[in-house]
Amino acid sequence: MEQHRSLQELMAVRREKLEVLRRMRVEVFGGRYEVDGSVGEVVNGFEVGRVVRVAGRVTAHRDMGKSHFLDLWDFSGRVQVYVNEKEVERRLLEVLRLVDIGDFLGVCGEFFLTKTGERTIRVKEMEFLTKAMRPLPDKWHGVVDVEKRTRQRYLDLIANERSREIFEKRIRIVRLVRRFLEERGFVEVETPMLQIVAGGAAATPFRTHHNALDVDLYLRIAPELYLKRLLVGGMTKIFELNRNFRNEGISRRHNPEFTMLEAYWAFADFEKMSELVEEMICTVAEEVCGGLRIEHRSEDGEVKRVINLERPWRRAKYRDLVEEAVPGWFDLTVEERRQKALGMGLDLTHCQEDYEVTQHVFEKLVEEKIVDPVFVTHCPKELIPLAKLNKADPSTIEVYELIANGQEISPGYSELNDPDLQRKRFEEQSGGEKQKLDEDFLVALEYGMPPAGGMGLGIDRLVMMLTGAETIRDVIFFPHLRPEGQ
RNA sequence: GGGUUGAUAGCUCAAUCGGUAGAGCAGUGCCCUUUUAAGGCAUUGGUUCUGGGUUCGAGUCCCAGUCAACCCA
Repeated sequence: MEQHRSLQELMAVRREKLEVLRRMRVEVFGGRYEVDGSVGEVVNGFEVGRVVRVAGRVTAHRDMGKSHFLDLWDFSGRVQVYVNEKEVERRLLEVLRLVDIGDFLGVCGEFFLTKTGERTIRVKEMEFLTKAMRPLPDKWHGVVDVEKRTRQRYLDLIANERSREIFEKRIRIVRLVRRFLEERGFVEVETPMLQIVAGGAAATPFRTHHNALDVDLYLRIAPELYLKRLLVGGMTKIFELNRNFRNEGISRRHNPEFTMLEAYWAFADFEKMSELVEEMICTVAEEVCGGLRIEHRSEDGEVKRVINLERPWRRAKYRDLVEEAVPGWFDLTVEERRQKALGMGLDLTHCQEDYEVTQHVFEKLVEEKIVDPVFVTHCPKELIPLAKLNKADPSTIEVYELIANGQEISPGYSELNDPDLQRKRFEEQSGGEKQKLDEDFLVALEYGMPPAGGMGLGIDRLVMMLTGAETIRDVIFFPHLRPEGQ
């Protein structure tokens, strides 16, 4: 990469300017600079004649000979600054000649309106704050290359407005989710990321080792079993919003580390949790998207999908949805179901059990086709060992699976708190395999965990739904890519 | 893991049948006192992802590899 001569030449030009600036005793990589706020804040406080101090990256330089217009930019916005040769000291002009696009400047001056009505700062003083040694991407086309946009996210953020908007929304969504729960009396807690037994979900964990204790540890695949211990400990409304890790494939919807909200509410049940999540998502959507009709647009601005979040959201039984997609499905024998699924072109190589075949049909023919949110209830008990059985139909469990935008967004359970039944369900799930049980968790249950509702919410997927991002890597600052080989 | 497609200047993209690798922006020099994708004139810049092969000649064809995207598992 460093061998490209033309890049080296561009960098050499900047390095030379750096040397000239140093000879002029300019502190090129400056320090503290008092500003009146971010660029966006300062420009929003516009008032003709007001003297302001602001700092930012130079993203454009329109040189008119005796007058110059520069754009100063940061994540919050851009502001135009104006330098008139007659109005400033010669030294400032000498420094200005050495400013490249990409450099950081601090300026002080008075606000005025240009002929075309643009709010502009008439520069009196200017301070060099940082020189960019490398050229920035094209000011108009930005960075398009997907690989570059993720490996060098900072360039993507500088160059691409759409990307900035998505991450701005993500930041607001996370803040609003926290605020929503806190306003309802939930407290945020932190539980181990390094776990002796990776429990709370069925997934392959990342493995690591603690040297001092000489024990193998796993990065958590879910915080569930620790949060429940806190219910045992007397906490009644808790949540954790942080990263989970799963050592599995990377896809449009999967990143090895992803952000998950889990909340537990003592003496509630899955239905109460479904109402909570429904209200939470609507509250967030109204604030972030300005309404409950979420429009997903393609690059050229065309609406390609609308998600309607108007309440109440549909609630439907798992069995009915499968039956809707494949009439007569449950009248077939186990073998007939397998044949039928194969006949529909589904790959069943990873489906051993009958319920897995049905689940595969559910994922492909129901889940992926759902756009507006649906709470799927009465799921088969084999899918989730941590939820209470349905009293009226013990082959199903007291859960909801919230599906929207073609993917699972949030599960919620009436949490199983019978320690003997919990042990049995764990053992059934491991299916004879020597999967380790979290015995400490079972001990905690034996001390008594209050009945409770619990829910999870995939934050990355929520952000995808509310921003219309097509892939998870567009909503994670630094998604995982294979390192570039050398 | 399998299939398909892609990788050309700092960035965004061209290059017809295998025949001198080009443009815009950025950069450099000059002109210009309200521009905003500023403008005008001139100009620099290339290991065409890497390594082999075919050929008089390869960005283009073949083989292997790297990375990525999409689809499938």
